[in-house]
Amino acid sequence: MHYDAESLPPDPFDELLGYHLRRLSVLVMADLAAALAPFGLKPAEASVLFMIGQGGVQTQSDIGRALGIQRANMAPLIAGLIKRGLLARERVDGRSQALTLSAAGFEISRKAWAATKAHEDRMFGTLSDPEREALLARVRGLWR
Amino acid sequence: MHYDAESLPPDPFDELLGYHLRRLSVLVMADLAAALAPFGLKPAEASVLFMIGQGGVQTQSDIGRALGIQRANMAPLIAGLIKRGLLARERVDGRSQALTLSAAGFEISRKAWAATKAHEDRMFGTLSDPEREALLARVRGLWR
DNA sequence: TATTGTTATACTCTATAACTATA
DNA sequence: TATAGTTATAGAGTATAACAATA
Repeated sequence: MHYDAESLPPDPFDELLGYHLRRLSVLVMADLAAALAPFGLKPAEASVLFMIGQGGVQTQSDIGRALGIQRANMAPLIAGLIKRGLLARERVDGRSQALTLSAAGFEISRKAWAATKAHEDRMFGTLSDPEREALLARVRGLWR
Repeated sequence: MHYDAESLPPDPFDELLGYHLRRLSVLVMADLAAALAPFGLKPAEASVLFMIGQGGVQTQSDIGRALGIQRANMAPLIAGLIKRGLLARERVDGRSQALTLSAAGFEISRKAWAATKAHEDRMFGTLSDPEREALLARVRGLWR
């Protein structure tokens, strides 16, 4: 067929920030998943452990809201971590329970945190500290 | 249980660039999907149209490699676009066929491109042009 | 031998709806 | 009425394996 090339740029993806964000995110997630696999943790599970490790009274609904995970998907995730002895529940009221790390859960979250930091250095270590900090602030600001 | 809070930072996610990249990417993809839905296109389908619109001889394997989509998943994607009359095949050799945009495919990809650009402005318009360009270059460089 | 295109299939992640128990 | 937690389920998106046809 015939068409005028004016309407689409010669390399459309070069100007699409969303496209490059996605490609980078996929790459980063794959590396993170591999970094956490030795501990039997998926990224979402590690995130939950990190969240609970912050301390304070947090129900699984609170955590789901903070991490963008729906209640329906939190249920089996939390149940799995409890079954593995990494989390425990503490009664808040009749319908809510605060989640706390067990000793084993604390230990594994420490190791997972170290692995996550190493992963981040692997992914972003080519940037200088100020560049990395600026990128973090920018990306954080764009969604939050 | 009891533990020393030293080993995990008070707000662990504040320093995790990968986490914020993912949250932003999810947000951006959702907005893009909504922006393309009126044309009956998913982001991956629009990407394929943009790719073909660049011109040059491109097989579906070429496009899959460039976009990070596996051959097995390209097959039904391309078949759908052909069935809708947006793409046509041209023989290259016995096992490869170059993909070209039909007139309808060109028209819809023009509209999808305009919608994509509007979407990008919606997502990233709060940044100044130099900031946006710097972010694009940085993110692109980190995965490519 | 390697590559293209295809089919079938499985797995993960995410979304929706409905239900209970409680506030 | 609204919320917490659960269950079941459906839909994307993506991954692997195998195959025929061709290079």
